[in-house]
Amino acid sequence: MNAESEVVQGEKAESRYSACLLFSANALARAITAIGDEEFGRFGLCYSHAYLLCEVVEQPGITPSQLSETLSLSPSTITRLVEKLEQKQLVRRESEGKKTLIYPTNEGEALQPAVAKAWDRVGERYSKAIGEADVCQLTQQIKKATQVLGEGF
Amino acid sequence: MNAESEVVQGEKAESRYSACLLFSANALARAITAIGDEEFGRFGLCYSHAYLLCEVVEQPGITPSQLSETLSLSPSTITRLVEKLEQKQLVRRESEGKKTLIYPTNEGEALQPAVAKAWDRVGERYSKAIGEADVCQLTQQIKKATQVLGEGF
DNA sequence: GATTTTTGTTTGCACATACAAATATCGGTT
DNA sequence: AACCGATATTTGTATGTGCAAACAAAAATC
Repeated sequence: MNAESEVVQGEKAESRYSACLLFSANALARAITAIGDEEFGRFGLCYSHAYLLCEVVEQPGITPSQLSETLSLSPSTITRLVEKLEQKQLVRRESEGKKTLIYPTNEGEALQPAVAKAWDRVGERYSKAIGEADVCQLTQQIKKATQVLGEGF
Repeated sequence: MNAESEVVQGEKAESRYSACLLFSANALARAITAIGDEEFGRFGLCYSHAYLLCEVVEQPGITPSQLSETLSLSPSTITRLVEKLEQKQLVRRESEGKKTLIYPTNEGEALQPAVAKAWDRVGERYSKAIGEADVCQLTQQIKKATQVLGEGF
């Protein structure tokens, strides 16, 4: 009966694996995404849609591959997101050679400011919970880590 | 032509929104999950399967709700994961009243050590990339943030 | 100028995840 | 004993995401 075998059965069982970054990163992502879903849900969007729409409004004619880079999402995922947004009449596609140019519709352009405000609200909400200073530090660390992981490991 | 309109077209276009924790948390999660998928993929598992299997081996007879708590996943997701693992003959379910008890099969028990080793490898890989000290700090911060966000915001 | 290779985008398919509703069981109340 | 609210689990359905393959167009090679 050593200390190691003291497994708290039931409530608050803390697993050894939960200390892993793989687990906690995903848990954090889900927790914050929940906030985003709540804010962007009013427009029938998820956070990636919201982000994508803002990018398209800021850079009309942007291509899927550029968006893929900016949003850190696979090209196929971008295609799917654009499809959805096109279906909601917020963006339109234009073929130019092998490229595809994505433009906002009038409707999309009109909606963007509200969506941008929602981004701010999301930021305010988790800042209030986590603490402004911690958010900055955490975000910077996360971005750095992501970047390092991205460039071959 | 003020500095603000200096938008770098194409490569390394840094969006204002990418500074958002919502975005970067998801990006990090995807990046690390990619490592996990690579390691656990050898067993035909994803990281949640791997985590779940280890928990079941360590606590035979654990219930879905306990797993839901430990893995921070919804009960329905747990059901689906268990289904998959059951299909792969790694765990089995036993009904006891309104509860469901989950046990590892012999096969599952036999596989667990290899899976646990894969967890270690995942940890080593991102530690090497990010730096051991930074990983510890980052993980702690992330866990704290997640916890705070979890308890009502 | 024709063929090969590379690049950009889109599909087919699969999967993890969650919400809402359905189902089943337990613990009380009357 | 019969009902009722609470709890545990499972299904129906939908969504974001990615891999591998298909496709299209451009660029490079011969």
